[in-house]
Amino acid sequence: MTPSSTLPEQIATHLRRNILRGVLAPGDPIKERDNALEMGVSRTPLREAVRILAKEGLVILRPARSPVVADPSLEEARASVEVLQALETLSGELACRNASDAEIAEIRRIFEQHSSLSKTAEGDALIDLFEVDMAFHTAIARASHNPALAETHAAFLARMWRQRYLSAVQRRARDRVHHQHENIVLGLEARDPKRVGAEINAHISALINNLVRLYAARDAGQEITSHEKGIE
Amino acid sequence: MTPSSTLPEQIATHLRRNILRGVLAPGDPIKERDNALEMGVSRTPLREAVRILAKEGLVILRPARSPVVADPSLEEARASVEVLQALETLSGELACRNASDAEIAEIRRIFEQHSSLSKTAEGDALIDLFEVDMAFHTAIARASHNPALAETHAAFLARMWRQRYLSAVQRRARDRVHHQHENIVLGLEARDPKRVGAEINAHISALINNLVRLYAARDAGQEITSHEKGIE
DNA sequence: AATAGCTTTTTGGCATACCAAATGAAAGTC
DNA sequence: GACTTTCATTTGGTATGCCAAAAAGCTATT
Repeated sequence: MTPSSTLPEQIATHLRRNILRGVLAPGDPIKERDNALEMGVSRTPLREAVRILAKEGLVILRPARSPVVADPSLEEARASVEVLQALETLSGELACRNASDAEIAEIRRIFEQHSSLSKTAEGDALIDLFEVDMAFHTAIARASHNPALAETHAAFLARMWRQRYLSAVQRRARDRVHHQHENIVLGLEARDPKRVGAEINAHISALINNLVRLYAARDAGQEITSHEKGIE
Repeated sequence: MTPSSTLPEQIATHLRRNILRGVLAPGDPIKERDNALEMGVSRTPLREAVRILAKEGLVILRPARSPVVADPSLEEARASVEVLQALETLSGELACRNASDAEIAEIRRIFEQHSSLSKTAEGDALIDLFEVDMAFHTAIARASHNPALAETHAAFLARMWRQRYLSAVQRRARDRVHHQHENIVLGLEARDPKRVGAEINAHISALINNLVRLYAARDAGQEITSHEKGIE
C-alpha cells in the first residue's frame, strides 16, 4: 500500500497492520531481537520503527523494558477522540474555505467508493473498507490546506486506529456512517463551514458512543479471556 | 549523570535549549557525527534525539540529508498557530467543566505573577516573563484533564516557542495580553466555556496578527542578513 | 516445603564499523 | 572559457558486538 521510502517506515507500517489485525494483541511485548530477525532486518531500523509507533501512541515505551502494544483505557481513548474531534472539525471548516473543487470532488469519490464497499464488505475486505474510511477523513484534513493540522490529525487517527477499526466494522453503524459522510460531502460542496463542522462533530460523537459500548462489551468478556489464559 | 531520564531525552533537551536560545540558528544542519563527538556520545542516541525534536517540529528531516533546524515560513507558522488556537480553545472549554477549584486558583496565581513581571521586565528577565506566560497556557491545557490534549498542546507550544517569544516580549502587546489573560481567568472562575473559548480565540488571533508583523519586519531586514552572509 | 538469595539468561541501550547515496570540486572536452 | 562528467569526500542508513540491568530459575537454608 505505502511504498514508503525509508525502511523504518516500512517496518512501522508492517507492525501497525499486525497490531490492527490483532496479530499483536494489546499488552503484547515487542522484543526487538525476535522481530528483527523474523522480518530479516537489523535491530536498529526496527528500533526506530518502534519509536514511530510510540509517537503515534500505538505502543508504550518503558525504560529498560520491552515496549508493549498500547491498551488504552476507555478514558484515555475518549480523551484522544475528543482531540480528534476538535481537529476534524477544524479541518472541515478550513476545507470549506481552502479546498479546491478538485479536492472536494476527490472527497466525494472516496465517499462513494466507501459507500459501495460498505454494502458488501465482509471478512478480510473489512480492512479495505476501513482504510477507505480513513482515507475519507484524511482527505478532508489535507483539503484544509493546513499541513500542521493534516499531520497532527493523521497522528491521532493512527493512535485511534484500532478503536476506529473496531467501531467501523460494526454492521449496525454502517447506515449511520453513510448518511453522516454524505452530509459532510454535501456540506463541503456547499462550502458551508457551520454545517460541515456540525456534521463532523456528530460523526465523532457517535464514535465516542460506539467506543463506550465496545469497551463495556470487552470488559464483560474479560473474565472469559482470563479463564482461557489460566487454561493455557 | 543519569538524574532525569534517558540519554536521548537528555540530548534532545540539550539541543532544544540550543535551538531556542539561538545557538543553533534556523536553517543550520544538525550533523550527527559532529554533534555526537562534540557531546561525547555516540551517533545512535543522538540520532534518536533528533527524531524527538523532529516530532516536535523543531527540526526538519529530509531523506538522506542532514536534518536542519526548522525555519517556518509565515504560512507555516500561521498554520501551526491555527491548530494551537483550536487546541487552546478546547482546553479552555474543557477546563471550565473539569478543572478543580485549586487548579483554577493556580491559574490565577500564575496570571498575577505574569502581570506583575510584565510591568517591569526588561533584558534577560524577559525570558522569565515569557516562561510564566507559557506556564499560564500550559496550566490551562492541563486543567482540561485531558492528557492527550495537554501533550499535543505542549508539543505545538514548543514548536512555536521562538515565534511566541518574539511576540510576547513586545512592549506594545503587553497591555492587551494582560487584559485578555484576565478575561480568561474570570471566565474560568465563572466556569463559562463560551466566554473562555471566545477570549482564548481572540488571544491567539492577536498572536497571529503579531506574527504577520514580525515576519514582515524580519523579511525587510533579510537583505542585510544576506549581505552579512556574503561577507563571511 | 517455602522462601530468600544467588546465578543464569534474556533483553534493551550504546558504540562502532561498514555501506550507499549525495554533494562538491576538479579535470577534461566541446 | 563554460559546461559536463567523474571521482573523492562527506554524511546518513544499517548491521552487529558488547555491556548493564532486569527477569526467571535454581539451590540452599530454615
